[in-house]
Amino acid sequence: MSDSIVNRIQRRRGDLFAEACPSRSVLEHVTSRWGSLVLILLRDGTKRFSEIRREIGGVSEKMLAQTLQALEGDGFLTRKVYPTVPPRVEYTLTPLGHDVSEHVLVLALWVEKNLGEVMKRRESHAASRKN
Amino acid sequence: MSDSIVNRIQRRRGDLFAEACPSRSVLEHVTSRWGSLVLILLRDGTKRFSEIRREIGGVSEKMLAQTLQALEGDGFLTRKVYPTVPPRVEYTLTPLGHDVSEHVLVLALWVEKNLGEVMKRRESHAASRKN
DNA sequence: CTCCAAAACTTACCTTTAGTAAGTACGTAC
DNA sequence: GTACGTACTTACTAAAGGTAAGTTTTGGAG
Repeated sequence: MSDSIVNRIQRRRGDLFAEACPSRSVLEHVTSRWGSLVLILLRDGTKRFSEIRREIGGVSEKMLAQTLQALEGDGFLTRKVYPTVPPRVEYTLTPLGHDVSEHVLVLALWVEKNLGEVMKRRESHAASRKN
Repeated sequence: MSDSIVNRIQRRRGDLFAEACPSRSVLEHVTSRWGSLVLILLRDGTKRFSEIRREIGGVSEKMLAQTLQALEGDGFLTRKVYPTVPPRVEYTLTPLGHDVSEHVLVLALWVEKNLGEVMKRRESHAASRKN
């Protein structure tokens, strides 16, 4: 059972250009609006729910919970609950999560660094549309 | 006017963790469901609308047009119209677009390569929730 | 000569997802 | 005893995404 047909299929590479390939949902989780920021943030180490919420400007509790569940489901992070009152839940990147987050970080840094350049082009593009 | 306050602010790095920072919309454009695939596809060279549509499984014309407009507006690609009948419109990466697309590609390749690993974890996570 | 196909969109409509705000449980501090 | 903090979930609304059909013009099939 450790080498079933299902296993072998799943070991095959994904193809993002194929409509039904599940790799698309994985990419969506890691590049989603809040998913990418969570992955980057957790590179600093374990953090609890409320910490993450405070550090990511503009996330709602609902979306953060949803995002964390998706990333946990894909095995990018682990969730540890301490049954105290008030509750305490800690999130930590797995090795797999640490691995993707590095690529997400590189992309994010590129965007931050090149924001000025992009904004210039946005303006000249908007201006050219007014003619 | 080439060094106004606005210019100087815009040359500053973006901050993705700040709620109102426009870098967020840039990252969203390049990592959007169809945006990332378009950027990767155009690394092969100039392509026309219908070619892109055919090569990306599942895009609708509406979403593709919208995606291309966003990427053009940010200066990641150029649009060239040939006023023939039927119309012919070609899309080409700019140097800036080629630059981001590289990072998007690395991330996409990681996801494709590690799909099997992620799917395994999805299943064991789903199983653990059933208890 | 008429009808259809093709390309790159746009528009109207419907569905799914995201966002907002309020609710919950429980113990501790004031 | 009233309010507070944590980590959520739920109900509702707003926004985004998806589907399907319409548009324009002309070369080619029949």
